[in-house]
Amino acid sequence: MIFTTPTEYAIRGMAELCGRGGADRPVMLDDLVIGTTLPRDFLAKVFQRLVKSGLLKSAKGRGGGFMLAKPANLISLEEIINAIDGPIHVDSCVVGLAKCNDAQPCPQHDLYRPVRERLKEYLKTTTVTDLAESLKTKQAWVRIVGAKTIEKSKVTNGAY
Amino acid sequence: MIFTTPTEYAIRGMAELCGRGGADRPVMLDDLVIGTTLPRDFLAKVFQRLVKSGLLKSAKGRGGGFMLAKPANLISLEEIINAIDGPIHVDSCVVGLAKCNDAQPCPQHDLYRPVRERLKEYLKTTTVTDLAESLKTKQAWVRIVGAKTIEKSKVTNGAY
DNA sequence: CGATAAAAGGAGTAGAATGTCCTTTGTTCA
DNA sequence: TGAACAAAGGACATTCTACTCCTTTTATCG
Repeated sequence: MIFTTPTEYAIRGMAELCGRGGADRPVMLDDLVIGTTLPRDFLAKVFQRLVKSGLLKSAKGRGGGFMLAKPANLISLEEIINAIDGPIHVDSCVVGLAKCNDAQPCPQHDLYRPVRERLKEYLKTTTVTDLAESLKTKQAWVRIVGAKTIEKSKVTNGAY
Repeated sequence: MIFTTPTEYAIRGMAELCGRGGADRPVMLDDLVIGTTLPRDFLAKVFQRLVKSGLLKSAKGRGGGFMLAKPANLISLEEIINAIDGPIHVDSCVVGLAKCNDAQPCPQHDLYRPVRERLKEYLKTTTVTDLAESLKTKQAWVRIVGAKTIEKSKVTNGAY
């Protein structure tokens, strides 16, 4: 995994939220996590940060919950990552050779640049809309193939 | 960082080893870590695994140390990563949507494929030779620019 | 042989990451 | 107004990561 666990939850949570109508109306956390493996209370913390970052809006009390702060197609993966991990993360060099950055490049830095640029572009252009769509397609697929294959696929858990 | 810390140390350690003659003769850990920030004892554990994986050879006793088990230009980043983190790591989906792999793709998986392929190619084609070269170039550069700028660059620590 | 040298391996530690629980705050509805 | 409801926030528990230290094994040299 490229991101931290909180960021992964943020991404999955946003996707679920959008898929469950969170673009239009508040969705409760208790509803959001049904049928997922998302840890409710931990996700609550993550969502708090997304609220503070302006990607989500929250409403307390009856009829409350979380909803997207702007249209799903205007929220990119990059924004979600920045909100949780901070912007440094993606820019960091794969190789991990110390004391090397854009201002003070090393050859590896330049070799890795095309990879990094492509990754950044992907993160910039992929939006919550895309994620929700992916989720929907996959859920349909899972429904067709059935539970046995899924159980079997758990062997490759971690390799998504 | 894309890798785990042990893998980062493995990569840096291999680069240092190669740069200090480890392609031709054994180099002691105590010598290897001089002038680096590599944690000696922890790196020892990491190197043990590289020995077991067949990327390094070790020799005990006087005149002992570690050396590359094969020519530096035949040891790729991919092999080092596989030796420490295991092969699953790079294949894992950026997005972290559960239950999705090459056999059971989801749309995101396909969108991310070009990025992943490029990354894999980079990891396959970059060798310890390249790393050692990078290290040498950077060290020369550091010598020219001097200590003050390096101190300053610590602000961006983590963003290499 | 024995002294020294170096990696191998086991065991333990500190701190961070992850996850849970409980109380507080604010909102809505009857 | 007050009862229920849902997020906010604090405090805690647990697990994992990143080290460190110490002993053991193996090799070399005098």
